[in-house]
This record gives sequence, structure tokens and C-alpha cells, in this order.
Amino acid sequence: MSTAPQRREEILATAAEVFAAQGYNATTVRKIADAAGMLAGSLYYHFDSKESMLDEILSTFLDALWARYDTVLAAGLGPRETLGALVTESFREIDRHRAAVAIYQRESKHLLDQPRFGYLADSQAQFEKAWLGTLERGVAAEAFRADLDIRLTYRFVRDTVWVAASWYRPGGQHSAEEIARQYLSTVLEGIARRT
Amino acid sequence: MSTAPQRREEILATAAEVFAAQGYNATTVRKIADAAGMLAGSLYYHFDSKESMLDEILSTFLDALWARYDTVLAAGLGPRETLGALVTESFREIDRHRAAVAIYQRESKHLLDQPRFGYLADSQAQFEKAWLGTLERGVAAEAFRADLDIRLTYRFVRDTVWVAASWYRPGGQHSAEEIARQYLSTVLEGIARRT
DNA sequence: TAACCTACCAAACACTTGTTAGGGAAGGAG
DNA sequence: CTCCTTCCCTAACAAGTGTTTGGTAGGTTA
Repeated sequence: MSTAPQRREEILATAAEVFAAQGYNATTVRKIADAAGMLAGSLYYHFDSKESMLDEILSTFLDALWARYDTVLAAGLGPRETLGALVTESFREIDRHRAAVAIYQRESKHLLDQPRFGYLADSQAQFEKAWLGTLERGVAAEAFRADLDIRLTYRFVRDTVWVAASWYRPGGQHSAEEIARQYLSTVLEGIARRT
Repeated sequence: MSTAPQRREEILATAAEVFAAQGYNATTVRKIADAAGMLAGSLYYHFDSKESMLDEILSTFLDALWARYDTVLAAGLGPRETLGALVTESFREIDRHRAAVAIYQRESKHLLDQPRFGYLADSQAQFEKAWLGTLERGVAAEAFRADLDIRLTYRFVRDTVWVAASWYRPGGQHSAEEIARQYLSTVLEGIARRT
């Protein structure tokens, strides 16, 4: 159950790719089975249900993400460095779990109601707390501008970072670190030429 | 056919809300009919198919959007003003067609392949041309920084603007113009305090 | 009144969906 | 060789899907 043989993880990775490409609802278990080289019924030897596959994909991703975030938040960095580290770790996580992030981005909103996916709401709340707290700390320390609505800024940053999962391709032109660097430069310094 | 009686538009608006809330695939024609106060089969008096509802929702939205964009692009503004106007019109369009934008954001990627939705690809291409062109013009005119990857910047801006449809609520705390102003301030000037 | 159009309902259709039950091939353990 | 576990297949299921067909109540027109 808890120890996952390699075949199981292989199928799960395949399912994640199909979910990400077609959407959870539009993905039939037969499509997953096709992509995994087996028949639909055979999936149920490894998994309880289609929903449990989704569950495992999302929770695995979130566990990995929070392991990184917790490290950053515990490091005692200044607000600007914390923001930079959070952004960088987010893009790195997109690099590592691209499919899972795309699924999360697309499906989390409706899953929030379902009791089974309650951890999504918890994660989202912690998420907001970490980012908003960093922004507030930055304003208090006079590292960030005080005239901006902090909640709006949070939404802008959050959205831009995570939506990147829909166009980012590992091994493409830009590495995760390069994308993070460019985005941070944009959001911190702006795109207007300094006069 | 082309002239739409009021009841037809009413149903279409209802369908758009349900599509936006639940996703196109997860939305059954029976749910749409429920929300419209009728039975599933009755929808087919007004529409050819579920897909044609989606088609009409998206094409109506894109037509309205491009009417605004074309006006902005034909105004002969400088790059910074053009960028500002495009962002502002986008947020206004989210205000007016929130459901349609949410559907577009969520479904356009898979629809691109289908011949019926070929206009989505056309629109996307024009979209990229308009935004990239404005950014390039800004760099050439030394209004924007030259050290940023313009394609990445385009993606960042595009994503942030349109994803707003997923959290924006008309009549909420911020108006479309206020959101546009704050976002433009962020992306143009950055959030770091000037020293 | 009679013919007609609009907007809907009732009931079914063929198909796809997630899921289950029973069986069997392959290979290691005794 | 025999037993057992692992992993998959075959075949079916009940429910839900988009869509079609024929009918009908009620208002408008002639």
C-alpha cells in the first residue's frame, strides 16, 4: 500500500500526464490505460479508483512543495530574499512536477468542496499566509512599496508563477532558475527603464 | 438563426456560468437545463449541440475583445500607453465577460486542435503579435528595459491578466480599472521601494 | 373558428463512463 | 513438481452521457 512498486509509480506518472493534457474529467480510465499499455480494468489492481489517482498525484506534489517552502520560511531570511526564494522554489517545483502543477491549477478550485481533498484548502490557506506575510514584512521593513494593495499583489504573483506550468517545458530554452530570475527582476524592479 | 431572441441569450448566459463554474466537460446538458428552468431536450430547440453553445460563447467574447483591442492598436499611442490601454481593456473585458474569459482560459488549449475552433488559434496568434510588438517597440524606444527576455515578459503579463478571471468578481472590492492600475504600476515600476 | 408558430415536455436512443468479477499466464519459493 | 503471488486480460454491469423524435399547450395571425 504505502511502499509503491515502480510499475505503480510509472502508471501514476502516465496518468498525471494525461490528466494535465486533457483535464481530469475529460480523461477516461481507458485513455490512461492505453497510455500505460494496459486495459482499463487492470488499473484497478493498482488503484482503488480514478479519483484516488488524482488524490495521490496532488498530495504527493503538495508534500514535496511544502518540504521546500518550510525550509525557506525557516531560514530567517529578509522579506526580499524570502520572496525570491519562494518564487525560485516554485519554478523549480514546476520543473519537477509539471503535470501535477498543471492539474492542481486546473482542478483545485472545484475539488476544494470535497472532503477528500480538504488538504487542498489547508494548503491554500498556508500558502496565502506565507506569501502575504512576506509581503507585509517587506512593506514594514520598507523594502517594498507601501502604496500597493498587498492582497492584489499576492494574487498577481501567485497566478503568474503557477500558470507558468501550462507553458513551461523541461529542457526548453530557459531553465527554472532563469525564469525565476527574470520574473523576480520584473516584479521587483518593473519593466520600465529607470531614468 | 442569427438574430437571437432574448430567451436564447438568457440560456446562453446561464450555460456560460455553469461552464465557468464546473468546466465544460463536467457540465452536462441536464445541469444547464436545470439552471435555465427547463428539460435537457428543450435546449435543442435553441441550439444545435452542447458544443455550439460553447462555440457561440467563445466567439462572441472574442469578437467583443478584438473590437476593443483594434481601437487601441489603431490609436497610434506610444508603447507604454499602448501597453496600459491593452491591460486596462483586458480587465474591463473580464468584468464584462467574466464567465466567457474563465471558459476560454480553461478550455482553449485543447480546443485549438479542433477545426471548428480554429479562430481560437488565429486570435491567439494576433494576440501574441500585438503584445510582443508593443513590448519590442517599447524596448526600441528605450521606454522599457532591454535586458529582459521579451517573450517571457509577454507570457507573464498575458497570464496574470487573464487568470484574474478566476478570482475577479464584478461588484467586488476593486473595480476593473483599479485592478488594471495596480497591476500596471507593479509591472512597470516594480514592487521594490525606490532608493 | 381555423391554421400556425413558438417554446417547451416526455420518453426514448445509442453510446460512453467508472468499476467489478473471475480467470489465467509467468515466475519465484518450498 | 506444486503452491503462491504478482500482474494483467476478458467480459460484463449500471449509471450517466448528448441527442432525437413526436407531441402539445398557448398565444398570434388570417
